[in-house]
Amino acid sequence: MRWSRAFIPTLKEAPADAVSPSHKLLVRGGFIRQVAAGIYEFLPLGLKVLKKIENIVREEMNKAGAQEVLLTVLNPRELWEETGRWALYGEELFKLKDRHGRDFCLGPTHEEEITDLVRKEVKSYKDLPLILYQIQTKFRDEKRPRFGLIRAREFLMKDAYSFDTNYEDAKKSYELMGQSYERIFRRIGLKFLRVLADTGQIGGKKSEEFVALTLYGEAKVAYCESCGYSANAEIVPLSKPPVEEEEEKSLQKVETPNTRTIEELAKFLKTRPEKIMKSLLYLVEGKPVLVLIRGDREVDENKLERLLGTDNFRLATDEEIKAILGTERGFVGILNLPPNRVERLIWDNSLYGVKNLVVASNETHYHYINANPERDFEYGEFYDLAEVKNGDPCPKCGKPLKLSRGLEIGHIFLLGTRYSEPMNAYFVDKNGKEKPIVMGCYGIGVSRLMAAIVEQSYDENGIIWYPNVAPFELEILPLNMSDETQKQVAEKLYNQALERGIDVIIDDRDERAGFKFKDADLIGIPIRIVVGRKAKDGLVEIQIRKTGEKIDVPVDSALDKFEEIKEKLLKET
RNA sequence: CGGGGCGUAGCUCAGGUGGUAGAGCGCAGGCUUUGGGAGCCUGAGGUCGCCGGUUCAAGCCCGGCCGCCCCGACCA
Repeated sequence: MRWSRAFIPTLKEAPADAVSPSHKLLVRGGFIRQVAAGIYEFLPLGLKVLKKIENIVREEMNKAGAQEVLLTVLNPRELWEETGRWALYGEELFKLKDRHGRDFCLGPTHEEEITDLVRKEVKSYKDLPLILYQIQTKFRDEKRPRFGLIRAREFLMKDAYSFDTNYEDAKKSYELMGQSYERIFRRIGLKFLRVLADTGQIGGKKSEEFVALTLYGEAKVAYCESCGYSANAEIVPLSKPPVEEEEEKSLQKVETPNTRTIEELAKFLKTRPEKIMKSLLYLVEGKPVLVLIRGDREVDENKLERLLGTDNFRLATDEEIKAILGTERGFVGILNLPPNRVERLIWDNSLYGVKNLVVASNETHYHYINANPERDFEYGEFYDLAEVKNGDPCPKCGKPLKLSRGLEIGHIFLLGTRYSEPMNAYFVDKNGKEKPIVMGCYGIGVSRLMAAIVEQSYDENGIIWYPNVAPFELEILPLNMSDETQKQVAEKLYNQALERGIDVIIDDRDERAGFKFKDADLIGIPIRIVVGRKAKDGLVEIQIRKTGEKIDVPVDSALDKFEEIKEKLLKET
C-alpha cells in the first residue's frame, strides 16, 4: 500500500468526547469513526486489523473442529418467545416491524436461532457432537455505551455453540473451546486471565471468563500468584475471620458530631475503620433490610443479589432512613434499633469476632464505643457479602489475593439443557430414547478485542501493534521524497517486500520527516525501515516501534533483519 | 434508568453585561523548507444542534425537544 493513495485520515488531536486510550488512538489513527453513541465505522486500517483478528479466531475455531455458519441479523419474534427472552431481554433488544406489522429483533446473541436450526436437522446421537460458530455483527441497545469499541451497541462477535449427547461430552467440548480461546488470545498478543465466573442470567452449570488486564474495563478479577486460583471478584468467597483476642472494654456512649462517613468517624474517634460496624439500610422490593458490615468493607451487590434472590433492591435515601428509623445517615446502627421497623438483619462475615466495636445507636451525633457481641448485642445470621480486596485470603490456599481491573474479552458457558429443553431440541440415543441435547456457548468480542489490544499496548505517541494484528507489518519511510537516491532505495525495498509477501506500506507522501514520523508512531506499525541520508552509502535504519531502538543495516539485508525482529517481537507478549 | 456536563468551521476551542462570528490546527493555491506534526503569503469553509418565545435586534435571555460524553446500576 502506498500512503499517498491510502485513506488514512489521522488527527492531530483526539475528539473531545473520547476518554479511553483505545478510543482516542483508534479515532486519531484513522481506524474508526463514530456514527452514533456506541456505533462505529471501520476505516481501511481498522478493518484490516479487525480482519486479522477475525482470521486468527476463525483458524483456531476450525482447528478445534468447529464449523462456521452465518446466522441472521433479523430474528423473528416467535423464536424469542419460545424461551421467554423477547420480554426478558427487555429494552436491550433492538426491535422493529416489517411492512406487514410482524415483529423482529436485531440479534444480540443467537442461542434461539442456533437451537432452532439444530433441532430441525439433528435427530440422532450419530449427528453429535457438533460445534457451530459464526462471526457476526450483534446488536444490543446498551443502557450505556462507553469507551469507543469497548462497549458498543453494534459490535462484531464470534459466537460458538456446542451440542453433545451428555454432560461428560459437553464438558469435553467446553474444555476444547477453552483451550482454543487461550491459543487465540496468545496469538494476538494479549495479557489475559482465565477466571471462574458467575453463570448469571444465561444460566448453566459452569462458566469462565477471559479477561484482558487493562485500566479501562468493568471486570474485576482476583487471582492468587501462589496457587493459580483466579475468579471474577464478585464470586470470590470470603469466610469469617478468626475471633479477635482482645480484652473487652466497657461500653460507652460518646458524642460524635457530624460524623457521617466511616472515615470521619474513624478520624474523630482516633480508631481504624476495621473497628466500626457499618450499617446500610436497603429497600428490598420496598421492604427495609439492614445490612451490617465491617467499616473497612464494601457490600458486593452481586453477592447481595444472589442472597436476596432478586435484583429489585437499592440503598435507602436519606429521607427514607429518617422515615423508617427516625435517624440520619451516619448514625444508623443495631443498638436501640426501633422495633419492627426492619424486616431482616443481614450480617457480613467480616464482622464476626470483632471486639470493642464502634456502633451507632440511631441517635444523631452519638455512637457507642467498645461494644462487644453477646454482652451488648446479639449476632444474627452471617453471610458472605463483602467485596474482595487486595490481600484477602485465597479461598483455595489462603495466601493473599491480588486484584486487577480488566476487560472481558471472552466468556464460555456450559449451558446444559437450558435452551434445548424449552425449545424441544431432542435427539434419539442408542436405545431409541429421546433426550435433550446438552449445550455450551462460547463468545468472543472481536471488535472489543481490537480495543483491548490497544489498551494494553500504546504510548504517548500512539498505538504499538503486535505484529500478528498490525494493519501493516512493516512501514518503509523515505525521509525526503525529493532526494532521488532515497526515493529509489525506498521503492526498491518496497517492491522486494511485496515480493516476499510482507504486508507493507510505504509512506511516499511528499511531507516533512517529522510529520511522517508522527503519523507512523500514531498508527503503530511495529517495525519500520527509515530511508535517510545514509542511503547513499547503502545503509538504512530499522526502527522498532515498541522499544524505540534504531539499527543501521545495509540495504540488502534490511528485509532479512525485519523478519528476524518480527520473529523476536512475536515471542514477547 | 438515576445524577452531572457539553453542543459555535473537518479537529481543539474562544466569543464580559444581546448589536449580525473568531483563533490554532487541518484544507486549496504559491514561495521557502526536508531526521520528529516547520515558516511566510493568498484563499475557501458556519442553517452557532433543532423548534418556539422575548426583543428593533438572539451564538448569548426564556421554554421545549434532540444529540453526545462522564459517574452509578447492568453487559462480549
